[in-house]
Amino acid sequence: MVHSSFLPLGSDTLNEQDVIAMKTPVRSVGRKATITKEELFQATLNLIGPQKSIASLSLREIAREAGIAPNSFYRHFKDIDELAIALIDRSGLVLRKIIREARLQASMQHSIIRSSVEVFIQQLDADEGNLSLLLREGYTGSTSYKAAVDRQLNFFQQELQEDLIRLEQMNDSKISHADLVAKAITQLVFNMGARVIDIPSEQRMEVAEQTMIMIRMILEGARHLDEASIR
Amino acid sequence: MVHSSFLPLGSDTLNEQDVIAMKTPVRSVGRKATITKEELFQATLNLIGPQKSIASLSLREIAREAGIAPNSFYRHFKDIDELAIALIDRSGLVLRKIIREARLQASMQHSIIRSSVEVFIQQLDADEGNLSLLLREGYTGSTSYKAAVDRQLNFFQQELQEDLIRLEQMNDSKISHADLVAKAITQLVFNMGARVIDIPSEQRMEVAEQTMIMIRMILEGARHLDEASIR
DNA sequence: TTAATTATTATACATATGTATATATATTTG
DNA sequence: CAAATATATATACATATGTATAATAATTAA
Repeated sequence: MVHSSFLPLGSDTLNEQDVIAMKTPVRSVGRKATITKEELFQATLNLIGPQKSIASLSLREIAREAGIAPNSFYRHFKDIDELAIALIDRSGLVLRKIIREARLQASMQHSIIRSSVEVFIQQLDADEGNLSLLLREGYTGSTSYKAAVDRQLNFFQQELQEDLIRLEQMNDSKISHADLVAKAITQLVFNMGARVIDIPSEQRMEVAEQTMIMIRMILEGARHLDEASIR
Repeated sequence: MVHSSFLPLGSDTLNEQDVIAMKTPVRSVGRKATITKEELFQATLNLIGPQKSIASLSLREIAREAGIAPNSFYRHFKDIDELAIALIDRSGLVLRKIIREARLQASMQHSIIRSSVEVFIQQLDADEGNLSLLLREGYTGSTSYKAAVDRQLNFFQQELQEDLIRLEQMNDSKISHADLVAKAITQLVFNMGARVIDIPSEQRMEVAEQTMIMIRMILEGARHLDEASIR
């Protein structure tokens, strides 16, 4: 059973989606529910895995895992799709927390790549369920699933881009196409994450090392691209 | 309704998996079946799409689409998983055909990147179903699905690596980590493919251009990486 | 053409699903 | 504490699924 240490992120960074995902305990009138949305999230996370996507889950299955009657589900979500999207957004929070941690661990300039990748993998272990969900559902599921995941990837990419620009300025070098560099790195890191989920921890680090070399290639390439395109 | 122009590839490149996927019309004794495996493949391809993965299909659904009784399915496949894997392998053939076309179109040295990417996208249009299947099922589904997709990605990566080495030798330059370069490019191209499936054709070319720049970054970076890691 | 063989279909059934309706239970408000 | 109210459950039902068994139809071989 996986349980995620819950994350009190600064609400300044939360957008509308995040609020939806977190305002569960808030209830204006009536009584406090004995079943929380969080419990349904957890039940869902327990059920899905590398083998099972959200789309393959049934309402009754989730209710069973959560220990509630099937119909109680409706008090919290219209259907599974609604739960899925809320869960994806919730996972986005986890992701951004990772980025923040990576940024803290990487106060030094050049190690930002290494620490980003390493923290990414390390978090994959600690908080499975959440992150793997995000990585997986981006490629399957309904259009709205993909859109939800895409939203989260864009956060990652955007913050990375800002970091890159800041880093290069400090370094007195300049990269061309900072947006594409950020995009490429994001794709590679997430791809790594998706592949790394299934394999044992020992082999993960090897994949991580490879990814870091790839990222270094992209950065180095971006620095030399102007000259290269001229000649 | 999608129908793929069928591909008589040289059997020299076919492995065991491919043979399984293609030997449908062969029947040693008895009568010619009125239902072919190919028809079941087609029915499946008709049903799945950006929204629906193989895992979400039911046996009866496929039988209905193929216009046969549910039980007739069993004459050809043990279950849906067996069909799925055969279908993935079959899609691998389509993929390798694309690579071969790209190689033909790219007799010139430097345009190999451009033509590879362009042909990839172009084929995505002509032969949807097949390729999108391959791109999608790599991230969801059972372990065996992923393994089947991985097999196909490795073909791509391997042939690309050989091309890269040959190309660099002709160019008198040398890249380090040719394997990682091939791997990174493969990841980026397939990622592009997965994202490009849903969007309209006009926007595809823009994504393609971006991907080509990313690839150029990697190549350029790989050339400079030795010096970079020294300083 | 007829017999043998094999693929396809019909029928059936146990099981699982989503959800409507009615009932019971817990919490809050008065 | 009691009434009000929101929430959780029980029961029920129409529908869909995978698959077993028996019957039918089509093709091949004689």
